[in-house]
Amino acid sequence: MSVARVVVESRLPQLDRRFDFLADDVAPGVRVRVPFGGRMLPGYVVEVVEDSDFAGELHRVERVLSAVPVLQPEVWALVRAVADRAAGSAADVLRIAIPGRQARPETAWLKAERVTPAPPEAGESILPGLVERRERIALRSAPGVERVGETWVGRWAVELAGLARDALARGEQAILVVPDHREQRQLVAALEAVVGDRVVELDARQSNPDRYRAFLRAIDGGPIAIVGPRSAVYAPAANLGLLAVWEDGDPLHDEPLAPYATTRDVALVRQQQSGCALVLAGHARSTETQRLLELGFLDAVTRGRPPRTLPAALVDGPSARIPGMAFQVAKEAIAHGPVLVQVARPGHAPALACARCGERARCRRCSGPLRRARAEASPSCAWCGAVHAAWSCTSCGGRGIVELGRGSMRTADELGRAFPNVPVVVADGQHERLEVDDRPRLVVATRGAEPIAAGGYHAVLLLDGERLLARESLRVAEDAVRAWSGARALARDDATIVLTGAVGRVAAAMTAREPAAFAAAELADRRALRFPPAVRVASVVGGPDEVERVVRAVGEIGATDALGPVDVGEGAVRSIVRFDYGAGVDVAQALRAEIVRAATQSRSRVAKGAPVRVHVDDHEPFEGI
DNA sequence: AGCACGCCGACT
DNA sequence: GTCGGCGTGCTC
Repeated sequence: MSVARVVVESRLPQLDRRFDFLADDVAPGVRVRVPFGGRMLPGYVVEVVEDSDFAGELHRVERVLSAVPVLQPEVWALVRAVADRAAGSAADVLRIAIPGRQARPETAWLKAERVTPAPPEAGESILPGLVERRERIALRSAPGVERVGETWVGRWAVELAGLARDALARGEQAILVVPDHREQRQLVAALEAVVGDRVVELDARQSNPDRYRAFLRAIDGGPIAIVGPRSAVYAPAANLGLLAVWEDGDPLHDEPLAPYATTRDVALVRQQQSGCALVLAGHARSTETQRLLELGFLDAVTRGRPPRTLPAALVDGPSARIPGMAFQVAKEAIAHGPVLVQVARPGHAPALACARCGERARCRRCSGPLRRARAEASPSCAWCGAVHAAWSCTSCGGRGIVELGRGSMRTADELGRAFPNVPVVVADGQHERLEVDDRPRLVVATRGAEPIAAGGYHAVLLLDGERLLARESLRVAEDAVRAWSGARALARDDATIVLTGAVGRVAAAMTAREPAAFAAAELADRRALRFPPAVRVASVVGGPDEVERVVRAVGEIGATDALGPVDVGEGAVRSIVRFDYGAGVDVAQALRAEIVRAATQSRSRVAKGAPVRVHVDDHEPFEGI
């Protein structure tokens, strides 16, 4: 009988450590059920040893829930490190890292014999030696689109697929993490062209059995490329040659579940642990990546050149939606093929106001802002969806409404009138459209929803720059540059891009020959303000006394300072702790200790207020509203 | 979380 | 005398 070291699946912070159990015939990584404090808890065997250092009497593992070693040692090390860094529980990270067991695919997998695919043939690499030398780079990918078999994909996907092939040819795995399924689709197409069926998609959109099947294939190992959204960064890959993250600044890489670790941070931990090559790729560069470059942790690699980009005057006249120059560019391009028009908001009118007093039109039920989804539609609430057929102003009682701004639908209507005989299609959250052919048409899309055009767009109009930049957030400029760069990358090499409503540094980032200056300037600003990513932050939310206590405990470390507390309603306050990267380990440890203390010592009836919640690297307080 | 253990107030 | 409130600590 040997000793199984088990991490139990419990959200209780005080149980986030290993417990020893007796077992015969359990392998590390299997899921088990153990008797724990008078009941049964599921958990994972993280290690099997001969003897326990526990002084008390060991219980026996009740049963093995799945014989598949779903938690590989290197993934366990990663999960532990990510949880520690974020002052969170390993169990929370495990829930993200390991898909739920599915009996049917598991039985089939256990019965089938293991076949490891042969490595693909090595091809000509765009960055020879990168994988072999385990280099770490910030890659500015080549703009433009390419045809892969029947589909058109971004050139970036072809480049990343080539790097993955370099790893697979060495018999190693590659993990490629993308913001969402739109990029995943392109990357998979590009990968299949160079590595055939050695591609595993780990996608939350798959059915549970499909997802588990894919996960089991990853466990099989061998030269495979694993592609998926943020959770794929935890994929089992014992022989990892390359870890690539596409557009690490995209908010879709931020995990919404505790402990909220973002793909880039997990990738950095994993790279340190496995020593694989690391590629943070994008058309734009995040300030976090810029910081890593300036530290010398990453090397910069730039591929290709973006098409000619012209800044347009804000407006030609008071009513002109599209500046004359942009109009001219579109008119010339549309004769030859599709033209992309990127707008800020979906629907017809993104905002409405009272015609009499000018007050913003608000929902009578929830006071959310009203908007108009279609030209003749009744106003509807952006928050609760309530339709207000007979609206009257809450402040003056007026019944007339004026429309503020133009969404994708209204822009499409107006362009349709300006360009008679040219088809107009809309692509936004409501109207998903992944691709269009190479015939002349106007494609009006919100950012991130742009279809790929066969052969690339002949022109791209980036409208609503002022709208995109009006948001009050630390990251507006960065987000806007990423959105524009992404849309621009869908154009042909010889296309013209017109950017409206952007001035100064942001406009220069798009039009200058050296776009790297933008990320450097953004980072310099954050340094001056002591804002992330120049420093790290953690938010602490809870009752005033508890928050104060946590902030004081962290303050004792030094190299930290605190902002707040500010009232966040329902008797809770929020403080922001700022700390240098060098203090990260100590701060996380102190926060964790306080979380454990709060969970165990403040259970008395009187002291039971709102529980303390800690969010390490919480950027939300800096987003404004 | 649940459950046991342990220490002070009103009860058959 | 003890039944049971709840604060405290532990869970291999």
